[in-house]
Amino acid sequence: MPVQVMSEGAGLSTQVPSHLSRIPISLISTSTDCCNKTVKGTVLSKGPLVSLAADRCILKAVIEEEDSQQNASSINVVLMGELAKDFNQAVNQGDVTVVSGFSVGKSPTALKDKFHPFNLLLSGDDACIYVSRRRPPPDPRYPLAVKRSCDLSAEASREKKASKYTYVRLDELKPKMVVNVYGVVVFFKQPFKSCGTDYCTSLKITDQSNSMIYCTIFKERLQDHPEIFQMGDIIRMHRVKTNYFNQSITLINTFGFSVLTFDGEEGEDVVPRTSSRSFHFDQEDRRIVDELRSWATKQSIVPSVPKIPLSGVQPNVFFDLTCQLLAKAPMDATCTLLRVWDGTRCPHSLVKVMVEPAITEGPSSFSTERESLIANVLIYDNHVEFAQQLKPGDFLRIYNLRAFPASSKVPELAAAPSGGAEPLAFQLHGGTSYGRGIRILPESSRAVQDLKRAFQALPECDDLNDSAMMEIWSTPPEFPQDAERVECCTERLCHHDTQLAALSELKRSDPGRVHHVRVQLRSYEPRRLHQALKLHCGKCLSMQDVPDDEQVAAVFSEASRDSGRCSPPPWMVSGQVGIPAASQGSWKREPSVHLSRTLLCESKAKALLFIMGSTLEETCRLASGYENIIPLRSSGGHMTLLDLSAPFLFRGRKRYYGCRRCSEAAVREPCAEGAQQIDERLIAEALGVQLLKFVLLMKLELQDATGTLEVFLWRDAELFFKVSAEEAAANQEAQNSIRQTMESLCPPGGSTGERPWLDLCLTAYRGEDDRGHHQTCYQICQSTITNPPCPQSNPQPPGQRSSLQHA
DNA sequence: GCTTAGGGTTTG
Repeated sequence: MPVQVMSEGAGLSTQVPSHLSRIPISLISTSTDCCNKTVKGTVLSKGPLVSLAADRCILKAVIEEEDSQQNASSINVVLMGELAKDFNQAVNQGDVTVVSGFSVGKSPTALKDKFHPFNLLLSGDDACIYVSRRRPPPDPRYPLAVKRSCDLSAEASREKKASKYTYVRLDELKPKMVVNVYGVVVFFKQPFKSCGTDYCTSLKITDQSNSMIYCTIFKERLQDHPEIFQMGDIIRMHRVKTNYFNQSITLINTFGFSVLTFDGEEGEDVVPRTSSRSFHFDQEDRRIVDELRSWATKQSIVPSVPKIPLSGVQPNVFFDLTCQLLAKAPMDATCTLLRVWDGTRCPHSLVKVMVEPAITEGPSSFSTERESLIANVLIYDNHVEFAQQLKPGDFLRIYNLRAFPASSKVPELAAAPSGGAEPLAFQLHGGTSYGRGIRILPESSRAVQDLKRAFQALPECDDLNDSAMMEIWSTPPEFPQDAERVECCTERLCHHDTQLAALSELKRSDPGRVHHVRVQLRSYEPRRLHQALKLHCGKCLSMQDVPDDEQVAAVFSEASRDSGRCSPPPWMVSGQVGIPAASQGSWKREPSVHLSRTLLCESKAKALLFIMGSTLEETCRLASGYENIIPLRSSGGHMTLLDLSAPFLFRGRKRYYGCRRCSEAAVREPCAEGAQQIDERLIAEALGVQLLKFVLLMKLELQDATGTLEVFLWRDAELFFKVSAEEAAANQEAQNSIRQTMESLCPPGGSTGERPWLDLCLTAYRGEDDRGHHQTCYQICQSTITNPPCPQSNPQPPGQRSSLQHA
């Protein structure tokens, strides 16, 4: 066993085999004789387990020599294969390790991480790691972690399981660590678009050590950001790295980052907020949250943000407003109006903003009574984009909203028309200073529950005529149903006698049914369309990615290395083909080629060519001159097909693959007698290859007024796009057509309002997720785009012909 | 395994 964990508290020195001798990290170099040597160190950080290929794993860790406290030296350790997996399972930050059976390599990250110029490489049978779990007497560098693990040991004796994670107290952070931390949020900004590829969340946290630590989270997807609702929330972050900036330690997310947040209110349930499908959370986490809550409450370290309802607003106050969106309308490119309420009445009259009903989303008018409770909020600049995504009915918190006395701009308004106090407008200024931003609050949140109670407590005002409110609160139909009014850019080709259903309704019904929906496309995956192309086996039903050229070229290159002689079967006529050199000075190569004698006699010399010893690039160049090209290799004196991870057949620009599991491939002469043409089916059958079919597989997120739903587009994807997957694999125009379709359904950067409506037929069926759990899946079927974008025809590049010389 | 930001003296 490559990773050996020592019994609790046992000294490592007594358990490491005696023939091994220890060398200090500082003496490691590529000239070190590593035989029977060990290196000892404390695990400073442990990277995530990364899978490189099917069963190849790699994990990087940093260990620090523990004897030289004054002048600690750290070195990167790279673990491969099973060892990496075992290490990932068995070893934690702070554990002491003795490493043996390593080799020394140059550290490619030395300049950046300032660790040792070399690293230790551990792979294969010789590599071994002896581990001693952290135990008292405490290492002064991990006081909190040790304390917690001591506390745990009492629980562990009951549960027989220690917590998987250790958390570093914020005053214990040192540069260049990857750590897990807990903290109380004392400042935050909602995620905003960075100038790079990601959204950025800025926050500042603290804990019982009173250290204030600034954190930055970069994540491409909004749902991967921490769900912070207010200061005082508690955050747990896994795998953040420390960095030194402006004379203080900062934290930034790193690979494998995950985050949970909790309400910071003492006495509230401890419910983790996260979009992660799985996360570790146990009694220990509950305890840490409780401790932080009661500490923060006693200290009152959390800056008090005025929680002002509309009834408490004063002119020129900046505050966070928790409210419900009733309607919205774009004012201009840099300003959007949100009409919101929180069930309380503002003592000041609220400024009216005139908006055309046609551009209003949600009701354009309300009863007089209701109208008097509605605040008009003007959202500026960078917040407009987010505001565009909001839907009437959403519950919001608007951070750093300003109550603005309208009289300062329009003096005649100072004479208040009603109520006495001067009228107020509300503004959310551009930028992210002071945490300015908007967040949608989930229905389950305490704040939304409170709001709903406030709404229910309102006296019934003449709501019977208030069709506006009905629109907000009513059950479906809440989607456009009138075919005259709404133009859809897809149509259903099925003949089901089914009414349109809202997504929320559909989610409540059982699998095995067909549904008709009218929806918009909210997002889709993959964004890179070539990743949507898959190879599907009709026999074993497996699905695989289409190998890229680099992978295929490697198979060709590997095949041509085996130059052993082999005799072609009697039905072949052999020769050489001269392939023009790709560049000047490069060798003109002459791979051997073979034709079917039968086809040659039938004057069908161009119909089929077997080729051996060519590169991928050469094969492609030849493909324009022959209908079918089958690459071969020599193996043990026989001709065989190449490994089936490469195409077994080239037809013009099209490539065909076989299933590795289901094929029983051998080089045989195809029988073309009576066949219309020699195509991929005929050849696959002759060669014993189970032909893989190109398919398109995408995941679409649909939305209507009642919610969102993830559906697959697969079996009927070709019908949907009016493009065959095989064409898409071979030609750019077909790919362009699919891309244009997706972009027209979901314009990049476009708002909900700009997205066309789609009429779709969905089937609901029982499927399994990655872990084998049953869940209801949805697939788009028998639906098609009605006006596909015009493909731009590109002229085919002229083919390069090669001369064939018969032997 | 690159980059992004790095609170803040707001104001249409």
